[in-house]
Amino acid sequence: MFVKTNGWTSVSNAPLDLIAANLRRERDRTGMSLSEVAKKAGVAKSTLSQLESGAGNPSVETLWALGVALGVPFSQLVEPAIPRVQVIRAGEGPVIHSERAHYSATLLAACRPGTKHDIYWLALEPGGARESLPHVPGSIEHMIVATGRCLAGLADDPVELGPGDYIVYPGDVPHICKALEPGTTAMMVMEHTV
Amino acid sequence: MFVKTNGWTSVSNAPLDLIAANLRRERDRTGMSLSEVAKKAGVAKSTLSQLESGAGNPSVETLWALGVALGVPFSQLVEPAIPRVQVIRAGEGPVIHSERAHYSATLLAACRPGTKHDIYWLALEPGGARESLPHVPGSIEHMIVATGRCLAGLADDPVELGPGDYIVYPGDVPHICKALEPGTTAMMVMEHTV
DNA sequence: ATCAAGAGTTCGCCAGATCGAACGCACCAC
DNA sequence: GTGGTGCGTTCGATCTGGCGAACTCTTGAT
Repeated sequence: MFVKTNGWTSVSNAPLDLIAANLRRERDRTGMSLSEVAKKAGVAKSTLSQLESGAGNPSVETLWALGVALGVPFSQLVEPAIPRVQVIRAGEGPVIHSERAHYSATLLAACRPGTKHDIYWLALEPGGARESLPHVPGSIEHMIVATGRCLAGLADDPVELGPGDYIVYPGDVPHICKALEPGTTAMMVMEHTV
Repeated sequence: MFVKTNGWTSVSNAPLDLIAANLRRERDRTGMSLSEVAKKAGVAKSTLSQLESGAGNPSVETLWALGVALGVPFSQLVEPAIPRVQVIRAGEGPVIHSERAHYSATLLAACRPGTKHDIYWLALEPGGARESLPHVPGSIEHMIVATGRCLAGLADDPVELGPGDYIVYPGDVPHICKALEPGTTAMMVMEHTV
């Protein structure tokens, strides 16, 4: 079942605090100093200082500039965050059956708002285990196997998956995705926390 | 390497114009008058007037209030608009090959931030064509066929899809999803516009 | 024709967001 | 020690976004 920590309502709904936290988090992520970011964004470092401390009510232009400087697209700065690992085996999960039959739908993940989702189709062939795509911090990967079998998940605790199996795991830590059979295909949603 | 067609850079990067347009669009959608929205949001109608005309550089608080009044979650106001129907056949689309082989990824859709994405696994059996799940206005459905064949898309112009084929279409207009073979499975991402 | 109500725009004022400079602090070189 | 460099914070001056009042224009009732 889904915990529904969508953050939207539960978070201190003062967007300002949220922004403050996000600015700080993103800056930490880039490793830049406050002064550095401020200069790069073309805003006074005093301004940034105040914003990060929760004071102030930034204008769109200021926030935008900061977003650019931090390499994150704005909305990132006004939305929350979260992650973990979960597997839903084929046939498990909350199923919605059509009473008019011929059809069933399984809700695998109700994703967070304020994130960007890129959808991929993967074709995998057996070979050396490997890291998947390069990812930004905070990203999450959802994967459903269509055909074949594969080993996926955290590098130190991967899971074997067959057709219809679903897994979700953080994409910003070591993880693998390795085919166990020829002709393995899967669909992947990369949740960018953009 | 990803092409990064996230639309972020390509859009008239004056966020102010974008916001102006979005404010107007959302207000039109609700059918409310400028004065009405302004009052509901607790901002002066002069302010809203200026914002909608592209002048001004709103603060976060103001934008937030307007977002609430309009019933859209803020980020909606600072992001571009939407697409139509598109099919990417298996094998088409921008493919990213791993030079370390055994693997390829196809970017099917870089979805809009500020939207909610629910991921489903579908099992379909041949039978009467049917409407899919009930959807809120503004929703979009992404679908990838895993096995079998099906007919999907707009009710008056459906498309036949096979394994690996991808389609995206509006979910708030009549549309169908009908299996053509037994054991047809597919994965679906419903994009909710939160 | 007149008046009233609502629409959206324009204008002057003021709180406050932003700025630049000065400040205190830590670290390192000499 | 002394000077230099970088950090983040604080402080007064300035600029401007937001507000309310006044304005125009349209619509509809009397």
